[in-house]
Amino acid sequence: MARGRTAPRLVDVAARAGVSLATASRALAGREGVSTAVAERVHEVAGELGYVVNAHARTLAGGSASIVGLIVHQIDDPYFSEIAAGVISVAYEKGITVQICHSARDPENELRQIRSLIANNVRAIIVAGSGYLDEGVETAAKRELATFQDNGGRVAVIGRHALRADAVLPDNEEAGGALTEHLLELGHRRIAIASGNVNLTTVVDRLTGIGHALEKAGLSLDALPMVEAEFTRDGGAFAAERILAEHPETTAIIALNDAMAIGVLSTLRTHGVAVPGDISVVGFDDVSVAADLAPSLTTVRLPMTEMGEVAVTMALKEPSSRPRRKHTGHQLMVRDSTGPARD
Amino acid sequence: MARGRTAPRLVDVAARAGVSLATASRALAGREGVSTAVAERVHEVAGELGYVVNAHARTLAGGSASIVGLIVHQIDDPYFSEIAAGVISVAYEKGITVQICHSARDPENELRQIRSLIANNVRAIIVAGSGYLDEGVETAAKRELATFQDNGGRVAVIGRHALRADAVLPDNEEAGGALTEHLLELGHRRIAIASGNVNLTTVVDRLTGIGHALEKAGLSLDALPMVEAEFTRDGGAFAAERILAEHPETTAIIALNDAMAIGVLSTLRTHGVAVPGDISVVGFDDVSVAADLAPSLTTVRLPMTEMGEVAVTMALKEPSSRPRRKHTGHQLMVRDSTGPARD
DNA sequence: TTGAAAGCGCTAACAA
DNA sequence: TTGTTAGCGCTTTCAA
Repeated sequence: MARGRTAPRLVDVAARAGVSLATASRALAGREGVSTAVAERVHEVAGELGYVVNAHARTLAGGSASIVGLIVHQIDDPYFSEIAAGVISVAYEKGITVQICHSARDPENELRQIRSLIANNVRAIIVAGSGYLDEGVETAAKRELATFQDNGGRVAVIGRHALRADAVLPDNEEAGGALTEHLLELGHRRIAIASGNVNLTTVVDRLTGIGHALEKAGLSLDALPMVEAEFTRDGGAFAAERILAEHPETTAIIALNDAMAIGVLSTLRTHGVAVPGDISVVGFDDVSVAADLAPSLTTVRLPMTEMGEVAVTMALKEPSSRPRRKHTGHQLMVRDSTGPARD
Repeated sequence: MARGRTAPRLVDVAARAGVSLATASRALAGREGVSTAVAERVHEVAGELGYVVNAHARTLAGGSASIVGLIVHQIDDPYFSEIAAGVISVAYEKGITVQICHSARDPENELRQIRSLIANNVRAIIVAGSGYLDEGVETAAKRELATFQDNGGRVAVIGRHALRADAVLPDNEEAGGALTEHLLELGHRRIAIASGNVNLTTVVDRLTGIGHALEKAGLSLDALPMVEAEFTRDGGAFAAERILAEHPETTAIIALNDAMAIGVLSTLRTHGVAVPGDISVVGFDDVSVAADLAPSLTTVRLPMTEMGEVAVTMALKEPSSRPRRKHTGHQLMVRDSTGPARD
């Protein structure tokens, strides 16, 4: 189905250009051994006909598949959709299509998706979600990915994963430090934390950065109230409720991502708590809406779109002898949700 | 690539099970005409060998790929990422993978993407972006899609398109009416409109609904100031600047989607204009952050995720003799960005 | 530099 | 119910 006798095939291009199948193939793939004149002619004809190579035939014949799989936790989370935008745009330029899979933070699910991608012979798999500290959680997935790599597949991850693969490493620790220093400078000492699942490496790394910055100031992370909840808007709202109820002395809340921060802000507004008058709030990521919240959110920008771009780019390059590791930058975005600590 | 010389093939399974290629194929595809005993044996062997069908070979041999293509304007726009989430989740349940393409609102680009999907023999194509009023804009794409359908491909669109295909039709007109009535009830008469490109059917339909509601109140859409800008947050910000400068008497701004409304709110805040004290603001869509803005945004909810779900579901069903048309619901969400008109 | 022809792994007629 | 075989559209030796 999906195409009758109508979609132009390589033979059609070859015939119209008056060359053989082999020559047409070589010309379109930009390979050696075709005179410039002929190559030009072939491209011209291909354009006229609206010819697009059939990826299945190409892959089957031994060419490499032109698909990359992208695994995200939740595509309608801005963190991931911005990464996806980066992945898709770079892939598009290289004539590669992107298959997106939701893992919905369910390892079972993720495993099935990975298997399907591998069975579809994708060229590369990009794992965009945070890694898990408890490696048991995704052992099976890891094994499949390793085999995939052994057979020539490429893998890139975004975040810290226990996987021997090219990696884009967000400056989570540094970001945590920067944010914490900012709060400390404003005089905050009674800081509470709205945390995501501490089994996520992203969460752990951000906490580590926060901890170090606190120690430099003679404080300790362990002494701070911390509520662990879902790494989402609702998780943030929940955490803020708890913090208000159990630690009313709090003057600043660090939410471990912007989604949570949005939930925190919402809860504070509901309770009539002034931000930053009564409590300052910070997040991580700088999703695009962060600047448009009221008050606008102080956060640390991670270049999500760029992270996606870098990840695909690495995944489509020749593999290096040892995994590549690219650190992202980060940028403290001081906005209106933070101010001097109240007494 | 992605699997070396080691991956077991169907012949391997057939040989080990002592049956022919055809029988093995039939058994694994769950088709008719294989004795239960043999089928069982084949499955057993396939399991032992860890056999996974090569999707490219299967597709090339005549089956259509178990892939649906999803074309969005911009994946990191919440409107589209929520639709995508719906599409992906339903597709996943049916064992189908989703390829996402950005058109970036560029018809050229969209055409290339559509061609690529068709050449890849996808089972269905879902066009999620708004249609264009000026049909010339995407004539080529339409022709390709029509041919695709003639050859058995399935197409579903979200929004009003000049395409003979199953369609999910958002309640744009009704939504525009509901929102306008709400503002009129609050006493607003000096209403300005922050519009997206009026070449988009989504924009036109929303305006139509607004117009009808105005007429019922003895007003006319043509008499209202309207600024046409990009259908994005920045477009909204731009439109609000113009409205403030040229029509300071305005007491309410209708932004034609939430992204624009977010831009409008941001500009108003910058200018120290109170919402809703000085000016009320409304949007369309109810993207997930709308409720968390400050003030929270009055808007009309369209069930984006469900729209995505319905669109794939239709696209994966047998085609009906005449295109299916499913209207979405809509729900006025009155929040804090609207209030009584000032004098 | 170009062409002819042999598959890639699978499905689907057509035979048996 | 089972097997044989001809492709699907492309890449890639091997010859010319």
